Amino acid sequence: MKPTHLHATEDCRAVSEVLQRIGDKWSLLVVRRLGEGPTRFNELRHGIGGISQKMLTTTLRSLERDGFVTRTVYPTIPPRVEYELTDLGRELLVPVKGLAEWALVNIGRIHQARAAYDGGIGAAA
Amino acid sequence: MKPTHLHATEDCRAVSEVLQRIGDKWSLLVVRRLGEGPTRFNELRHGIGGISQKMLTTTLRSLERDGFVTRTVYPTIPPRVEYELTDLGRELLVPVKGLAEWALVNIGRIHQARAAYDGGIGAAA
DNA sequence: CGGGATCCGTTGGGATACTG
DNA sequence: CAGTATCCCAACGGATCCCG
Repeated sequence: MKPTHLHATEDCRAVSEVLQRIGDKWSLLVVRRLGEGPTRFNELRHGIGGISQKMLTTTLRSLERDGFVTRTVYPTIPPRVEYELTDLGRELLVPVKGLAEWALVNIGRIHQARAAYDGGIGAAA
Repeated sequence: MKPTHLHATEDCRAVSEVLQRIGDKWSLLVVRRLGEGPTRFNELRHGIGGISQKMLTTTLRSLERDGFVTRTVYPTIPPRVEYELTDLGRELLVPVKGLAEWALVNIGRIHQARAAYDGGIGAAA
């Protein structure tokens, strides 16, 4: 399969769909953290920092629904729930890391462009 | 620079920031279309399809602000405005294409997982 | 401990009307 | 043609309370 073209609009919709899925506020942070191994709920919560319980639950449910993570409940007292990446989740990390490297290298350029743009707006007034 | 670790939380925030930026509903579609060459406003509008005028303007302004596209106004009657990718914008397309390929290959798996999850919910009731 | 339910402010995004 | 301005609704996301 040669991706020589991959220019069709429908294709791009699929990409856009995936991007919006993992491009929300927390998914990527959660996936990255889970990349280090199985993790419990509050472990995730504190490991990420700044995420509310509701959003962590929502994010995990979505990731589970899309087959990126598994949820394992140990019916002990108190309950213990562990989240872990599936194969799909781990595979996702590969292209994401490519984008991650790019982002790290170029985030400065983006911020510069942004500052220049905002400054230009002010100067124009 | 060996990206051996790239595991710091701050790093991931940068990635998350870029991802949310291009992960919105239209940015990627616009960038992809602009990858084919300089394009006028309504040309983009019809070429993408489904995007409102407001969102196209908003998306283009954001992309311009972040240095991904340039906006060129030809002061003719009627006015003619062309949008074009910057070097930064073209470079962005590289890692994005990696993710794009992954998405195209695996979107089916995601949809399957989703259907299975939703079905399981219903069956559990 | 790991959530579910609810309330509420913020943001995203579409439709429409108007302008240079 | 290429926007801007406005309205309005839906989704996102945080805070809080409650429950097994």
